[in-house]
Amino acid sequence: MGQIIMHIDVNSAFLSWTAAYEKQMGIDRDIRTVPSVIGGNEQSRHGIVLAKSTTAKKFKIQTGMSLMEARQLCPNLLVVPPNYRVYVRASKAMREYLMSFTPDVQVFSIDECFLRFTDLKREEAVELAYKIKDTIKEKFGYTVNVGISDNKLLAKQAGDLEKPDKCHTMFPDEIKEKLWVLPVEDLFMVGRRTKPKLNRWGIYTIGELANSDYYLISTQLKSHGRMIYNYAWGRDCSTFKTGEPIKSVGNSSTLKFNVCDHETAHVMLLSLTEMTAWRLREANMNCRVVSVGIKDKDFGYAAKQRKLDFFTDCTRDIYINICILFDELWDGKPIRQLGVHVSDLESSNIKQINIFQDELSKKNEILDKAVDKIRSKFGDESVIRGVFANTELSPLLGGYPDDEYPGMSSIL
DNA sequence: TCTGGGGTCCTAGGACCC
DNA sequence: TCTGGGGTCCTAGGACCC
Repeated sequence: MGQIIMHIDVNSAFLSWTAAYEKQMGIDRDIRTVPSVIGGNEQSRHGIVLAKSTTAKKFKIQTGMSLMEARQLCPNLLVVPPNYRVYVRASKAMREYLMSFTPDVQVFSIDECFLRFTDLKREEAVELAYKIKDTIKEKFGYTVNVGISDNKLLAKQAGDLEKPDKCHTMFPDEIKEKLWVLPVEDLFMVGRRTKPKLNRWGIYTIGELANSDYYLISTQLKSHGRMIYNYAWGRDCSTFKTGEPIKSVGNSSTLKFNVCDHETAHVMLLSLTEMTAWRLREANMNCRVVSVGIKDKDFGYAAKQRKLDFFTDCTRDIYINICILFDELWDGKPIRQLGVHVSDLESSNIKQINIFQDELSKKNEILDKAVDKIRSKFGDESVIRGVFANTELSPLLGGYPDDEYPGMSSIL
């Protein structure tokens, strides 16, 4: 009786969560039953498909596709805007519920988790998986897939077998029958670049990869090749990780219009830095590497990073360096997207004495903490920098800190 | 007005040191 | 004169995931 791993995956997560939320809000429709997608705002150049309903899928609509393309495939397509706060809440609620079955929960993404059990027989595991799937549906109003095996890779592959609202097993003795028959691109970590390479070598199924020339795969695809070869045999030696510290944080944003001057770019970078630094502080981390990314109007991408002489979580320290890097990197081409990232993180509990820190920087540290407190209590935009006042520019660009949201109604 | 945003991990090449 | 070799650190860039 070895360990049992389950993989829980919310079916069309953003769409399902939106539908469940609308139902709770008393909105009289179910977007799951019509051709619909969750899609960004085209006016602000965020027009892509983030999730699709089962009926939309029948029109060959795919995640990542532009909304224009999607509408060409299905003229009556219903496009619903995303609500990330709902998703963060829903994800958290599901995660907490899953913890009631086992403390060993590994969060894989906003809509996927792994569970570990050490004292279950196969039959008991399957029974429990059905219970988890059905109670989530009952309690939260959306469906999930559950994959069952004895390692994470196989559990995840099992969960992908047939959707939605299904439980599947893929134990090692089922690999030949259930895994090897699948197209090679269905294997975890075989993406759009690797698939054509494998196809060129006559490898079209996972079984063909498993029985291919290991030397060829290993020398041509290096460590990635060795990994997918082992995956094809269902071998996964990764450890089960609960509560791993984060390794980097960042925010990027496609801008409403192309930016062509330093001043506007710097303001956008401040907005991105504020969000990134806030999230860094929320995670109780300091960073030593800062990085800026620029995507130009033709989608060309470049990034520049620098290791600082000290660890910091201070908005000002990060911002100053981001601007220096940006000025060094930017070639003057109109800018479509900007990004700010920090890495080489260390817990702020082991705060080192920073001999490079000046007086202003110390004052800014205190200021950051005060601003964080006010924002947590009264909302994101309760405090904004002067440069953003009376402008159309958003004071906080990019994603969301994944904590509680003030003023939000109790949903899900 | 076709093309988002959050991450992780790996490799390669140059600088620098002994 | 024709070119050591091992190691670490740093930066750029690419592949993959959801």
